Amino acid sequence: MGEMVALLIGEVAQRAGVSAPTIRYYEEIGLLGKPLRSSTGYRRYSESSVEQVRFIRKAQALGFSLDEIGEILKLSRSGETPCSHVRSLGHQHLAAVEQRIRQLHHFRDQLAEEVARWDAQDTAVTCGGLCQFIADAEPGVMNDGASLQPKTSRPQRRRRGVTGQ
Amino acid sequence: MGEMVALLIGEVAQRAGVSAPTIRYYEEIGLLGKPLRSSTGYRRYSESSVEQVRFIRKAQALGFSLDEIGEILKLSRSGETPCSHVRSLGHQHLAAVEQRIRQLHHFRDQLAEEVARWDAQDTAVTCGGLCQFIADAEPGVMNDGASLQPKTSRPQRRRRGVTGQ
DNA sequence: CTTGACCTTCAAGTCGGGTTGAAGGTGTGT
DNA sequence: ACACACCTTCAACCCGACTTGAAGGTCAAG
Repeated sequence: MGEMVALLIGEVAQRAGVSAPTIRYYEEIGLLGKPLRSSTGYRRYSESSVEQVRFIRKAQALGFSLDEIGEILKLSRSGETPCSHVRSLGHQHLAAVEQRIRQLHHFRDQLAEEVARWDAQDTAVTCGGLCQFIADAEPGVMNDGASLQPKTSRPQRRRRGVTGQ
Repeated sequence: MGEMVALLIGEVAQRAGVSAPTIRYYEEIGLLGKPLRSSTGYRRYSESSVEQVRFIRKAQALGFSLDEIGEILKLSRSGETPCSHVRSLGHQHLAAVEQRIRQLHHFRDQLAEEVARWDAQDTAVTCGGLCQFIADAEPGVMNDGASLQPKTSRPQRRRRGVTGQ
């Protein structure tokens, strides 16, 4: 096997399947420790760094956010066993994914019903001032929180005349 | 019939279930036309404005982006019948949602398998330098594009000669 | 010596769909 | 007269996970 040939950031990036700026970004937010530097300032990585980046990508692929991955890594560095924490997070993610699937199923059923109704109608007849397809959509389609992109919360504010709490 | 009592923005917001800044935002990006103003500059809306905002929310709930809704509204204002366009978009969205459901199903199966394996193991034994749970995760879990957040693409770049290792 | 593919840092931009804040004017109930 | 909830504009900020750009230094090949 070869010498202790330290890897440049681009080589680590290539092996781990990410871009070089991504690795710097991971370092910046504390996911990766600061690597040794050559005399000219180049980052020098070992093979294990590649594994660490792959670890991050795997955890990401399992649905963990970078924040959560940071938690896990911090726990593991502090000597604690993060596995029980990871296990707990795993169950949480599983539940979240299953709920999301249920939401999407419901959403798909609603949308499929609407689209089927659209297909069954005559275009020329149904187009009024706006598109009647959408205007007439079932109220049940709304407020299910299952659109393609996750939404940010939109808290309501009190109004004059409305006795809120 | 009732008076022509124009609505203030907050009343429209309340009736449509959005915030007042959201309505101004919709106006700003061209989803809503510019309303009449009172002598002191207040926006004055009609009941139909409430319907228009509800239309937007419905379309959003059906998975349309604000850009797409803008297209639909523009088409409808230009006298074209947007319905066939809407129908086409509806089918596209339906296909996208179904694909996403398939991805999530696959993802859930992988994750469930992992988590089940985690549960079957002894925590004290499996925790090495990092969390073995994630480090040992099945390669199949990765690269399925089914994580909770959608990812952006990451194009590869050519490298200088790959010398040694 | 020059080319140019690599590396460095820092800053800013991207995406969507808004929210939040400051500074100031308006309308109304008491 | 005063309080206070509403309205106005404009600009900046938020989320996550990066990407992109500028300006400059380094290294190996030709």
